[in-house]
Amino acid sequence: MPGRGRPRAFDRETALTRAMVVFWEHGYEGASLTDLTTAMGINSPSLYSAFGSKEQLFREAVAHYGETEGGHTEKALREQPTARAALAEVLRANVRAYVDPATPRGCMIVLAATTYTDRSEGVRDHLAEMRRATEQSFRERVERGIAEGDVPGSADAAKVGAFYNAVLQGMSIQSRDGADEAALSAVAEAAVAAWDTVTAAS
Amino acid sequence: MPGRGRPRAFDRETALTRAMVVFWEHGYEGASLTDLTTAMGINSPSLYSAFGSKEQLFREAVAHYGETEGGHTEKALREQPTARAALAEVLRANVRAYVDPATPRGCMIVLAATTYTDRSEGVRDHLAEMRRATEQSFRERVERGIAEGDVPGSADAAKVGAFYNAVLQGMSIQSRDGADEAALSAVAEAAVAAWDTVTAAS
DNA sequence: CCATTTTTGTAGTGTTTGATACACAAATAG
DNA sequence: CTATTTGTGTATCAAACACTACAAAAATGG
Repeated sequence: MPGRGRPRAFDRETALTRAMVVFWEHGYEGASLTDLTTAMGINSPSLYSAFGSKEQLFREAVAHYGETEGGHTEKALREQPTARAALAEVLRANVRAYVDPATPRGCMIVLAATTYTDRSEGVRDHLAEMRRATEQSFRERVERGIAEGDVPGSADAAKVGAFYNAVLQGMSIQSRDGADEAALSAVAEAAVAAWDTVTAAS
Repeated sequence: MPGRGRPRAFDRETALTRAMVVFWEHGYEGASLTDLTTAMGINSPSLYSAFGSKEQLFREAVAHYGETEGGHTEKALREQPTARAALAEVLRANVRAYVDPATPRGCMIVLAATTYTDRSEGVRDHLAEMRRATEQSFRERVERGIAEGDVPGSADAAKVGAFYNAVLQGMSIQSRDGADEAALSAVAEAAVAAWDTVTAAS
């Protein structure tokens, strides 16, 4: 039972994916409604009727990004047998994602709203919270490694999480600045190689 | 001989410094002319007469930032006796700068224009070039270390430069997201501790 | 003094922004 | 069929944007 009135002439999820790409590439404020409606193939009243506002559309696009792109990170943290293997796979999977020619360079969560205007405060805070959540999930994976014995008990899990989060965020910027896969891999492997010293007591 | 006409009623460098802080905090597009003129204590015709345009003002502000804040990085690279000590001091000096309550958090070059609109393409490319230049200066310091014997000859200078640049860029984002000095120092010290593995042959 | 030069404050310019009013189109309910 | 409900396209809205025309103000040169 698809409701009573006139049916929607576009696919909501396809339009959302296209909006996600525009926000990913230009950021929240850098993406104009004209950019969005053109990419989505609809007019602004349809956008507002289906998504509410530019900010709500952005939040849905971020959630959609988390479910698709972010899934690789969560999967690696969940499925790899050790904390070291998990964080190594997170870095390597993101290198592959960052240079994928089918999508914009780097991580949307990192790049879509670093600076802030008064009118985009809510959006910025939301992304900052998501970045902190990523770091927290890194930290929890290290704590799990300590509990399971594959990470030294003297390791500082918060420090390890912050370190790998910083490397990953830096890789986002470098890939947006044009770094190729070899350069990003070199950074990732340097961070992987540093595992023993980073997890040592400080 | 201060020229013939009516003298300028404001100090050009003071106004430039205030504009720099606004751009540092809000980014190029996030800083409106109203924000700028309010902070600088002048009206828009004075701004245009003294600086030409918003983009030219931004470029002057970036140059001013490089001469003041960026000076610490260049000084460390120049004056520290070894490549390791130089990059360690770069990270530590930037931790101190990033949490200085007198200025916005993080690095202006990293945060002022990560995303791009069509109308700010020139500005974004300019900052990307400056970020690459920082990485290049890291790389050159490592190459000097190899030449002077304090870095293993088998080290990949480009990889080392990219790695420390990524860590520093990630620290900018984390400090903008509210990380305190202890958290940033932990990241910096983790990267410093990784020196031997990062400079080892790969 | 007067002429010239440059800066200042007021008050705009045209354009782009995010968001809508409204009439028409296309579906279902009865 | 008619009534109701919902989506679409056109044509726009007010506000904010970067920028500037213009005349009064404040300095120097002769």
